[in-house]
Amino acid sequence: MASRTNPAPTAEPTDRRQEILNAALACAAQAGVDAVSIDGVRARCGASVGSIYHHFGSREGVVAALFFDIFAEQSRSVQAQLDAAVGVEAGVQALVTGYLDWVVAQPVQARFLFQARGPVANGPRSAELAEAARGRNQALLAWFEPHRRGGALRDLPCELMPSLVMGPVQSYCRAWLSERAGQGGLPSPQVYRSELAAAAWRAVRA
Amino acid sequence: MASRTNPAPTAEPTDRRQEILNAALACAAQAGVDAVSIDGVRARCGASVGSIYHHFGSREGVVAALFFDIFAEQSRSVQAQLDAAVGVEAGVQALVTGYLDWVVAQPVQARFLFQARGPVANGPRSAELAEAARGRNQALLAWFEPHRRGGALRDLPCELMPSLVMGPVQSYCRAWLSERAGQGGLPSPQVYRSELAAAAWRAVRA
Amino acid sequence: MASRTNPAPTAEPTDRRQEILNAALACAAQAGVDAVSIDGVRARCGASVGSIYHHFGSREGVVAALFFDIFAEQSRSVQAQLDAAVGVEAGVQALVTGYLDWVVAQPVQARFLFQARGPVANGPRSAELAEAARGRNQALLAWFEPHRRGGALRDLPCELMPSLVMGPVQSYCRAWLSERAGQGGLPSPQVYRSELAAAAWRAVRA
Amino acid sequence: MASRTNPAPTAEPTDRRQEILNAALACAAQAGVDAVSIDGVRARCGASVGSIYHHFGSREGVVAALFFDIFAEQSRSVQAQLDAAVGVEAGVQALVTGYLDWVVAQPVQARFLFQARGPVANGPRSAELAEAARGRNQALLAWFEPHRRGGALRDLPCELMPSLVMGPVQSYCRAWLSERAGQGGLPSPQVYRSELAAAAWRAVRA
DNA sequence: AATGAATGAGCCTTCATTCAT
DNA sequence: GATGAATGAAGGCTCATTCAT
Repeated sequence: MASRTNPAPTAEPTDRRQEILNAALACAAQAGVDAVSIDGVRARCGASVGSIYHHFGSREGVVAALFFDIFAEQSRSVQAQLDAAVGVEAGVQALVTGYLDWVVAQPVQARFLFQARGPVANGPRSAELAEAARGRNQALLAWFEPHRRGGALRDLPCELMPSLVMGPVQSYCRAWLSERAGQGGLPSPQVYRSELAAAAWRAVRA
Repeated sequence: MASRTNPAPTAEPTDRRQEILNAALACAAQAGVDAVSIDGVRARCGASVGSIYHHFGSREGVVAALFFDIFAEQSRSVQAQLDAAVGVEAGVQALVTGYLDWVVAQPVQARFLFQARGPVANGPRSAELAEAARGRNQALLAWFEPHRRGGALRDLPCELMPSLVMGPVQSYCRAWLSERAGQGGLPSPQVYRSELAAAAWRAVRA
Repeated sequence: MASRTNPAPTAEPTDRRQEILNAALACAAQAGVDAVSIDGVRARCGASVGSIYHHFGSREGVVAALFFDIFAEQSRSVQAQLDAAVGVEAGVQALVTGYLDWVVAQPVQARFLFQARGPVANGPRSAELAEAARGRNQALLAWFEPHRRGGALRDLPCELMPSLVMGPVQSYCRAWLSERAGQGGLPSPQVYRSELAAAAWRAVRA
Repeated sequence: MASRTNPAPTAEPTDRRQEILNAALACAAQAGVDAVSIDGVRARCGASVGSIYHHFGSREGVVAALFFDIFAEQSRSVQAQLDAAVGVEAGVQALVTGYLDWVVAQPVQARFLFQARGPVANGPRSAELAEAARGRNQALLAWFEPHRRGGALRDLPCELMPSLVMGPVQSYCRAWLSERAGQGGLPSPQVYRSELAAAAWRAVRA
């Protein structure tokens, strides 16, 4: 929708689309996904109501676009660690630490992903979300498959794998993120980085 | 707020309070927690706007009351299986299967619990929620403690225990519940009941 | 919805419902039915947005309620002249003059009826409108029937009767009303009162 | 505004102007004149927003242009039957049947004419509309004049003539058109073609 | 002639909440 | 305990229109 080739040498380098998404994320960070309102977004970036609708079609469209952008970025981040890993054990651990490191590095985005999944899943782009999630799981399983066949991994139902590997780390990260600037809250996931990685390996090794 | 010792001289045995909560749950089941509105509730049960406010004080009050009711019921359900378990391993597995069985038996309530946690945690009863969650975790840890000291359990940080034990089953149940009456969806958690229980044990045994 | 028994001895005797309808008519008179907006109505009577919705459910609801009120009043007005008429010829003429007199006496309402019919007919109360229109036609035909059988009226298809009797007077009144405070406009229908009445009789007499 | 002598070196033979008007008519046919929006038109034909403004200047301009086009076409159609008629009676009847035949042949356009008259009459081209209407009436009266002077026609006020002659057929056609693809609706005007023509003659003959 | 991004006023509607009865 | 009329802030969305390219 919006294309711009090297637009201004001075100030506004980012295009409207991205400005709007940034503003939406800022709204969500402050008061939750439900607080992402057209007017709130409009107030943060300079965009007009009409411009937001021109680019995203609806409030839902803004949230969904942001969700998919962040989702993809997170996937890339995890994939990078996975690609760098050598061996089964390191691979399994990379999935955990790749996820954990990204959450710690981008807590705002991570919180948004948790919060926005429901709304997106129930919205008009639910099929797209299902497809993206399926794709990610397939990639994970495809990576596992040779090792499982080679006997390095326990023979578990493939529907269970994601939950067994990622369940604990997601559970902990979710709890950590859900605390509002906690004083007496949970320690950073970084503290348990190796424990969580090790637990994932124990869960699936032969 | 509402107590009734003389249940009604005439017909209706159920009290208003419960009718309202039932209606609220029905609203949430249909379109998510955010769709629980005073007017939506009013339309489902016969209660008037004023009556709802009389009993619960606010919309948030309705959601929170429902949340705590369900939360307590779920805790009771899990506790019952835990109480019946003999030995460490059986105990750990009871936590998983107790949770899993309740989710399968009460999927509507389970979905509500997932959805409403955020709103309740950010509302005026957040302290109460934190306390309830802490209490449940403490109970779990207290149950574990003697076995850990006895060497039957791995020496893990206690902040991690809940995620290691319950993370996978919660992850799977959440995924299962989030599918809207799926045709090609995930199998019932029951299918993986013993796998999930066994995995929990592997995660924490010495 | 709104009941009020002898509320105030001094000023506001009319209830909210009627105040809202009056305001809506005033809006329509000034700038057409399409200009009946919730906010315009709210500004004219003191009612709040919520109050309007409480009574009428939607903007469409306000317009429809006003339409049906005026429609009924017009029917009553015509019926009164018809009841007073003696003989076939006088009856046919009473239909025309009854209508014409009402239009001249209530031009604002008459204009509204012309303008709002389309929207109401395409809205959710279209069935009700069809029924009301059918009822009025049936009443007219039922009144004609004995005279037609008695040979005083030409044997015409009953679907055509309303158009033959009322078509000309409606056509003229519509043209007259559609002129905005005309200087060089059409003369008042009153000028052609007897001509139009006579024409109606010529159109259907045996 | 748009003239084209060199219709296009490549493919598309129809010009933009007409495509836009066709799209506008389609919008109106589906949901009424008020539903003719720039964006709706844009979505139907391929034209861009700017292109529509280039050709018609405003939304009102599109509606008005379409109205005058159709109005002129209808006039031509009626005039053709009138020209072919021989004698007073045939002439009067030709006015009715010419109108009726056109409505039946072009119901979509006819409905648009009924719906759009108000908006156009209140818009910036109202004078033009008044002139067109006056012109048509003058033509009709001019055609009548010699016959009236010759005593073949009743001596009626000329303001009344259009309503007396065309009122019934317009009334019936309007009612017929306003039914949405009716199942139990009114019969086609064709069914009463000769009745309506005869009635018009009875209304004005000496 | 054409394009489409941007604008912002204006609209309808929902909703939590209050309060007199 | 219960009722429902009234309130008004807030939100989503449509739409005609402008303008730089």
